Amino acid sequence: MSTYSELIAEKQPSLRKKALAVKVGDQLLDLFREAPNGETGDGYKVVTFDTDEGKMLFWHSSAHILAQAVRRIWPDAKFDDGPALMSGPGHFYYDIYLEHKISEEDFARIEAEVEKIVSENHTISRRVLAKSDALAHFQSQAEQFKVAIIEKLPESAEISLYSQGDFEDLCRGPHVPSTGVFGAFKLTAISGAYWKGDASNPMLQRIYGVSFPDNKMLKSYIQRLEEAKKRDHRKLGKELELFHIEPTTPGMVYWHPKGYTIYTELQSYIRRKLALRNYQELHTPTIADKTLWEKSGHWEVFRENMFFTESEEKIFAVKPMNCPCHVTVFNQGLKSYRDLPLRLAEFGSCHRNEPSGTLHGLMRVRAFTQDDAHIFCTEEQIQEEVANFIDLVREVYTDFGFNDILVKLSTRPEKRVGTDENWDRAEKALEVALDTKKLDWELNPGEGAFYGPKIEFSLRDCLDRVWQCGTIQVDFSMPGRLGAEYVASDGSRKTPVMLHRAVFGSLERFIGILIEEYAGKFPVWLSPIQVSILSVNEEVNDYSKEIEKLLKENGFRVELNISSDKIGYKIREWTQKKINYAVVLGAREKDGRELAVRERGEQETKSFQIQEFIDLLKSQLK
RNA sequence: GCCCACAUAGCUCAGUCGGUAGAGCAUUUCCAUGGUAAGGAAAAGGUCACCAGUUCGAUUCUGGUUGUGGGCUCCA
Repeated sequence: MSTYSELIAEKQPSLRKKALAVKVGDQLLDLFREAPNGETGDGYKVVTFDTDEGKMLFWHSSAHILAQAVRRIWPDAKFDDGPALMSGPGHFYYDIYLEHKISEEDFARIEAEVEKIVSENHTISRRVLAKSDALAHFQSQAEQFKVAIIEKLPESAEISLYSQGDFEDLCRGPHVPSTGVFGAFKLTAISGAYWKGDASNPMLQRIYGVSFPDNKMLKSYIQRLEEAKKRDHRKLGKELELFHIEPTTPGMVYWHPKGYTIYTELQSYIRRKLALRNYQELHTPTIADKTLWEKSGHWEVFRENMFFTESEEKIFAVKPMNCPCHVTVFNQGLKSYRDLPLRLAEFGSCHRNEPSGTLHGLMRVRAFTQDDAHIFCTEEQIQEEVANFIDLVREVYTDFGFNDILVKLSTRPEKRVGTDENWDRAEKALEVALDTKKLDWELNPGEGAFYGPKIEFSLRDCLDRVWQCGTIQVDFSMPGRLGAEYVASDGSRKTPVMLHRAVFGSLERFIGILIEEYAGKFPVWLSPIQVSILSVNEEVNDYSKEIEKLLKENGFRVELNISSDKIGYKIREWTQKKINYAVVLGAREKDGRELAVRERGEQETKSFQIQEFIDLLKSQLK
């Protein structure tokens, strides 16, 4: 019998130093585990930092070292959980209960202790206890969070504990072979985190960190992070004069002319898409009497997220959603089954009183405009409508170049309206549609809207944070609550099903994502300014103005720069504004009635006939 | 809302171990008319987020408020 560690030294000596664990079948095992007799080196795979699995393991072991350091400094620390992360403010964190409030000032001290533990190079070992023994062990140490974790495990579970020097922790494992493998270790953030993710529970302190086998990798990680932050939509929004948010209107956007150009272009774009799919656009009020929201269920379930105002002793709510208003329109005039599916669309301006701590640039705001629509249909029509919507979302997201779209099915939440039978049918309908369309999706239990389950289409920002954008939701409740009905083919009155759906989600969030996706370099059709005309000197001002007029007559967004600055300075400004094309005009161009055109990101200039350039621009419109 | 941090000129940031502040860029004016990432000079620009407290004196220290950033919870 020999350990995997010994086997690797013998069979794969080149991997001896890099090996973190082995993988046998689907199972990851510590290097010190015994290999079966007769193992030749073919029955396992060596896990190194080069794979995601290896990274996760490495980072998970890092969390243990962090805990060990914290325990050495503050012996009264109680530990909850310390997982590895593939994205977020660190590679791992540990949730800790501790009287001392940890702040960034403590990081140096903790890091120094980590460094000590690394240099002590403790071998990491494992022991297994029966559940009752493990419970007794952690109870005796008053590790109440660990006790809670163990209590949830099955009676027969073998509970493993890992130790390294003076520190032992409850852990499924496996772990790296020793504490000496960490070449670089850095704490990155501290925050509060509710125990078990429940806001009614006490708050633990969550320390985040990153770690690598060597320092070079840490440096390149920091560099990549800095690069990502250059794409931040809040930074670019300021630099490119797209929008701003005021202290007097937290979570509400002042769209500047350039940002609003993107906004209106997106509206035009989606209008064209919806018209082809037989949607009809409408517009409804922003505030409505409380009684409407009582009927819809919002008053009962969504009130804490709503803004209210009052007039003549009546309470009005600023709409957080458009659905009740759309049902109100549906209810005007008697509808027949022949009218269904009826698709009512609105760029609906919604306000939600989101908790202050959740606001985030354009991604999470209190006032936003949804590219909303409600499809009133029969139950038999749900499948086709959902399928068509999935096609639409894919078509649109492809147009913007998104290829990393997360699809989730969110099912009934605790706070909800409607019967369980209706929820069963609604959830089933979405599940069938997802599978029919062969989408890769994951289940998101308990995260549906209060009136129905939803499919969510989420996109990632520059730091890989996930934001829900598109959605479609099946609602068997609200039409009935608000008295919607239609005359069926047999003459009876029936309640329609309502599908709530949005492709962008909200224009604010979608533009936030777009800014980061494009790093501020918008395609021609979306660019606030598509062409900058740069004159070389005053001699060509007239020609420059003529070209400006010509391009504007052709519908393009053009900026004219005939200031007395030198051309090098104008080129620099043009570059920084990330405008698609620079048209440089001097005596040569004026004489030949040509354009010297430079494209964003290109170094060389190409000579164009005027019409030729107009055609080039036109070819890039949507 | 909760935890940690931050708030100085239009922007990006220095700075003051407590004696009311500085740079670069941008702005304005003047000179320069220059061919693809910054020509030169001058001027102007700040209740150091807001409100209290300590102090002879607070932008600096303390407390609170508001906003922002990173998380948690919650959401498009």
